[in-house]
Amino acid sequence: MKKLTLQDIASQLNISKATVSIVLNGHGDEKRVSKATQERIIQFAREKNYRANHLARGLSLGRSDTIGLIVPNIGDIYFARIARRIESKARRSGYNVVYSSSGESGERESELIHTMLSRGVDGLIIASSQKNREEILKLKEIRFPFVLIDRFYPEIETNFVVEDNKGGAAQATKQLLKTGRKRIGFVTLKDDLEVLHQRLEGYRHTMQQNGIPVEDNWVGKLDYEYAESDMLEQIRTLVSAPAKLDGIVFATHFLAASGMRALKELQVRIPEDIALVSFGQMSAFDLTEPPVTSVAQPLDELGDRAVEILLENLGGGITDHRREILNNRLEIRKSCGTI
Amino acid sequence: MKKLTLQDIASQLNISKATVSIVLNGHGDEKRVSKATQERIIQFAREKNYRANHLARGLSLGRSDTIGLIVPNIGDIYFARIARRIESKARRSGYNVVYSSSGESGERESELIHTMLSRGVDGLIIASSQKNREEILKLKEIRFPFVLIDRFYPEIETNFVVEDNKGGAAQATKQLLKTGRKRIGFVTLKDDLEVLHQRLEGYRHTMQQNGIPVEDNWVGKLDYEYAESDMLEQIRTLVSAPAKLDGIVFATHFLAASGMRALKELQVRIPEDIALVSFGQMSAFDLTEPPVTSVAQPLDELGDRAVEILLENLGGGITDHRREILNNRLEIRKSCGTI
DNA sequence: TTGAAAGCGGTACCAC
DNA sequence: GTGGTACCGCTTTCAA
Repeated sequence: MKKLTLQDIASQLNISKATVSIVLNGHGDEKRVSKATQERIIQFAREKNYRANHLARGLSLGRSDTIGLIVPNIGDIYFARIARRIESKARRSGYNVVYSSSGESGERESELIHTMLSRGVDGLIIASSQKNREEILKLKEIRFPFVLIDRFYPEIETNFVVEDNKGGAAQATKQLLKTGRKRIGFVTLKDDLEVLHQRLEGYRHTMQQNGIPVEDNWVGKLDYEYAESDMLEQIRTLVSAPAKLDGIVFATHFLAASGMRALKELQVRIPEDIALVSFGQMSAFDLTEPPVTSVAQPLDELGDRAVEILLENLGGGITDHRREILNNRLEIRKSCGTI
Repeated sequence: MKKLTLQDIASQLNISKATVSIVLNGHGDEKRVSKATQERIIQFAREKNYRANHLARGLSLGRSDTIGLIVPNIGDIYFARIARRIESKARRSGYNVVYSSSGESGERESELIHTMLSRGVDGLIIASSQKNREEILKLKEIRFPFVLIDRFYPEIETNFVVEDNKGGAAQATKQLLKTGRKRIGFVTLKDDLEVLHQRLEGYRHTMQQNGIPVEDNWVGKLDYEYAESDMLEQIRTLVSAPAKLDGIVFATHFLAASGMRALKELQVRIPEDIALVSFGQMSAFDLTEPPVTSVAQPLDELGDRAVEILLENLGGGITDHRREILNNRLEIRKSCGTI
């Protein structure tokens, strides 16, 4: 069963490819193809279950009604959720979405961008590894429509939709301060990611504002591919002298989860001995013991806005960049202690 | 900045498209293109950062080195993880992966299959909505390479890689029996999904084997889009007379999570009043109170095998179908009670 | 109202 | 060794 082509239809109906194409693309009336011919074509196509070849169509049109989405890791629930949202939203505007993971590698990200371009995507939504400045600049230079999400390059003028990392971390820190903690630490990754810097900055800034000098040993940094044992070590250091923290803000949901594991293993009581807040959520954070206070990230809004902005750009004509910073909301539960 | 094409290179170097194509595809030596020419071409291409157009290439070749992945919902951590695994694995064999969510809709799934085909993917991995028998049959008929994962059509002969749903549910049920429970119920979705049927069957069978007749009101079924309040109602019914269960097996990880929420709200003690086991995991199930006993699904293996089988098929020549059922492992924690 | 033909960017066969 | 060219399947302009 060979795929049916336009030419096949044309031959079998004894009309030209051109007419068939016009009719099947809904331009029949406007191009004054006779009702009868239109009817025959449509009927035949439906009957034979004709499907246009996207490859050929894209090649000819230079357009594919497809947008590409590149994320660091689709296996991370955060990006998976955003991806899903983007997909539904885009679909409602008639766009398909193809996604891929860069694995936090700048090189891979660059490769993916090229693959997607050469596949003829009309636009790109990228949660960048931030190790790929060159390629982003190039995209900008050729005026290819794209929107950065979650991660962006502060010094490059682009469209972006991000959350208020600094503000979120500030909220988290303030909450711990409110419950009477003073020796509050921050656990993050060593990675050079702007979002992490900003979260750290939000924490530092808040501490400073409240007259508490943050000591170097209050901030723990782990490798991206840390083992649970690394976390255990880190936590052990943070809870014992000289740091002797009484509160911790975790920079990501998975850091918070493994941090809790470590705390439990060390038999540190939460929130009595150590209060904690997670930046980012996990679906069971309300079921843990204690339930985890977390900074809820505006996933849906982020996905929606990214698509909206991209579509604006695809429409063409837009020249200035959209730079949106979405608020996140603190979900207060028991882990941060009570006021 | 217009995209550089093969023809551009050819013109600027005063040689033919054909030669450029040959060289850039690494067939220079075999086609006896002079070293000098090869050098010039490669040099030039690198300098100008030439990237072949995948669309054109695919159209011409009828091959794209891409495999398509269709899942019900990429926002579900289960599928997101599998997707990630499939992506890495495929990549190592030189394949790109494009994925999309069907949203459990047979129609959408069918659409996606067609889109992917017309985009020239070389093969397909599908976690089917199971509302799309027709399309799957058609794929089979045209001998298009594909592998079903997680969900399959028992009566259609295809490649598939699934987990042992019946066995997993049996393990879960046995564990509850071991801890002395007798009135064990099962909470699942109304959806007509083979995996769910099999899990239910595994539970029923085990109960029967142990001489405990399962009463109708021991099995709760929720709509796919259930609200937390529906779950609450369901649980309330199951724990009170006449059912008065002392153990529950939840058919999916998210059912287990919201089931726990409901139990907590109803102030039912776990595992004292109700012991529970979840089919499927969530990343924080070890941090909940109590930690949740769950059937660990072989995500990685499933993804890996799917890719391996698909690649075998792409190689061609394979005619008989691979039907693999992977074992899952019970992770015992406190929620199922102690022996 | 319809058809012929060029072109999108590659690949590959066949001459020279 | 290298070049010409047909073709992949579709869109679109122009002519009839």
